[in-house]
Amino acid sequence: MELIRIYRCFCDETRLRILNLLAATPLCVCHFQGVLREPQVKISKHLAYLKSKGLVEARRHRNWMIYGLPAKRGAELESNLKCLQDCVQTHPVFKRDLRELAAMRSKLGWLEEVCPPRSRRKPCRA
Amino acid sequence: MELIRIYRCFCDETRLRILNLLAATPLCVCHFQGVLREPQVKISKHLAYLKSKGLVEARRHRNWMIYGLPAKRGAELESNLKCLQDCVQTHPVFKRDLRELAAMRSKLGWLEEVCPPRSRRKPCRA
DNA sequence: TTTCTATATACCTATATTGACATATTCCAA
DNA sequence: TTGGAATATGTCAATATAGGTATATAGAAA
Repeated sequence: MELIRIYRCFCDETRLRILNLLAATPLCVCHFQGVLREPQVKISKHLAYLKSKGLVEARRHRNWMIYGLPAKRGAELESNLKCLQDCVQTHPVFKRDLRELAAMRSKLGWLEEVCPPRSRRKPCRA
Repeated sequence: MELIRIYRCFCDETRLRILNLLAATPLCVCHFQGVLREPQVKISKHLAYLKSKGLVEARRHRNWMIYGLPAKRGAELESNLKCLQDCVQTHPVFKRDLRELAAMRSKLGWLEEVCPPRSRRKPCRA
């Protein structure tokens, strides 16, 4: 059942933090590392989990893997993402993550090219 | 984190079916057995799990344990229960459960006394 | 008391999840 | 073609989950 798959994805804090960030914009793994301050392998595995369950999509851009919420989402995923957004508004952790993300965005100044070419920036992980 | 506890409770089909029924009315274990057609031990364990996570409350009425959603629920639980309700509207399983419940209610004719005294009825499980 | 009904718990097994460490892969640049 | 950067995967250990069988408990009835 689709719902169960969604809730299984939702029942880990790292994954919730990832989804919270992805609700704002697609991101590459190094961004998650910077914002969440968790080891690369942990983030990578949770992303793989989310992808295997259809909660995120990934595309490669040069060296980077860009993860994002699926372009077309079922009604159930949509509702639950919205609900998650509501619930998360007041949580310090999630708010901090979004602030960190905003800071990193303005520092690196990227737009739809989530990870700009290496020649124009420091590595994401700083 | 409260949210995680909620989603862990939500990521099992039997528990979702239980919560769906409880959104309609408090119930005793034998009702779940009748509606869900799952073995008593399975239901009892899932109820114990839900109770340990604060998603349901229980009180004893004579021989029966009456389970219900908590009287006062946090905003997160409230939102997610509502979201669950929305998502579940269209699922055959959940709809069937509610129909079965309605049938059982009219057959047994109980009101706030979820399980009426034995002298006035057949056992819940039939 | 003894018995019955409703429910809970112990114990076991199988499987899933999570995190850590080490290693592999992919792409790019020199 | 070699090296480095970004990301993924394999293996392992610890823990959690889920279902089954058998048994225990609590309350009501006989």
